Amino acid sequence: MARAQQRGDADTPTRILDIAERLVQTQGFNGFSYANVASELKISTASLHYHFPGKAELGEALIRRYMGRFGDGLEAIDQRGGDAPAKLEAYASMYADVLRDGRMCLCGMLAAEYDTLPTPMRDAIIGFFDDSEAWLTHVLEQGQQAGTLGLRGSASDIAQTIVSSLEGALLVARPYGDVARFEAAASRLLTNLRRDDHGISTDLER
Amino acid sequence: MARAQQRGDADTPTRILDIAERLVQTQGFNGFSYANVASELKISTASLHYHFPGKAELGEALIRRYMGRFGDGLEAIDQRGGDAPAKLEAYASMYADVLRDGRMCLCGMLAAEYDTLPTPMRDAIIGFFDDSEAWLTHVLEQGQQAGTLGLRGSASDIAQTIVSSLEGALLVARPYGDVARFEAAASRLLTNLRRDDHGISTDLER
DNA sequence: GTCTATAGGCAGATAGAC
DNA sequence: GTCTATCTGCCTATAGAC
Repeated sequence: MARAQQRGDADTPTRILDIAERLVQTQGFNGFSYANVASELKISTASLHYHFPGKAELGEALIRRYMGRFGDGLEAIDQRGGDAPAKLEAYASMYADVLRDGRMCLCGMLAAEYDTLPTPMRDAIIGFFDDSEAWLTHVLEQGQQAGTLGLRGSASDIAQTIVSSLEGALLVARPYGDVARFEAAASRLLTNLRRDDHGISTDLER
Repeated sequence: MARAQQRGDADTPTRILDIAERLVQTQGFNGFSYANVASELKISTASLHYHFPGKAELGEALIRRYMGRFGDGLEAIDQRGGDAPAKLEAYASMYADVLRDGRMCLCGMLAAEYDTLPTPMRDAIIGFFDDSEAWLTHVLEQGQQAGTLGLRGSASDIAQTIVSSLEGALLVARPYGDVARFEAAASRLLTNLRRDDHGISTDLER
């Protein structure tokens, strides 16, 4: 999820997106400016406007790219194979990677600022959560059929819970600067979904 | 948690805090301005500076008051009596009340903007989460002793999970404008903590 | 594609009258 | 306590040269 990123050898739009993405994930959409991006890229703000006419368009492009990469990550998990618990763990570790970089999930950050954002950005944020939940729902259903997961409630309800729990774990762990805090919450979440998760796994965890 | 608030008959500092609080909870600390508060209160920004010398001090006062009210809420839950599951449910419903008002938890919102905030505000935010977790830890230990809760893992670890899960449920449910979404996540969380929560309660939920 | 220059607005904040 | 007036700085954005 961080390929040719921040290497300085990419084209200008990509480099703008890289810098802006990091700034939004750490400072929020209302907490960064074109000037911040411009000074880091050693370019003028006018040039920024050439590539992205306004902050709103830049924001849309950020979400679009983020969703694309996130979707690629989910696809990679699917192609890697493995059972549902393994897929869920891989999903959670995508979030952990973000936190390890000192960042919030882009769409989690934007969700906080939702009320202040232009409509196209709002719609894209909702789309991100919907997509995540759709993928999770599918994985959960697979796990239930295979007997590797013991679900209480509908798969889509649990998918919602997973997304919001991981977003919240990121949100709270970040001020503490504590990745372990996130990982504890994530592992507890997954443990609760495993079939026969009471008794044995309890003793392992305390 | 919303007593004489927004009634217009309070003193000026209180009215300033009321308006600023709502703005921060809906638009973020970087998404509101003294001018916003001033125009709503029909007062000049200069007068605002008389009561709160700067935005940083206003922010600190907001967190201090919010923590005080939150602490009062927790105390009220304790005095009301009831077993641990009931207390946890009451705790979650404090969050639901916030969302019903179209708001994010003040400290959850500020947690997103953490990197951009002055040190005193940062410390206060951490304090809020620490206090919440301390209270929850106590309730969880009570529940375990009484046998009303069946905990997997340490009480303080689970307290962390509860706080972050509820914050995340608020964060994600708010863009959807969907309180039911929050309540589903909250009830699932509590169900997982109940003793013998598998089997019977499962059937009730689906 | 990038620049300089600049517009026009809004931010947080202060001085000083009342 | 509240006001008007004002400051300085930063913001997003545009015009037009190169």
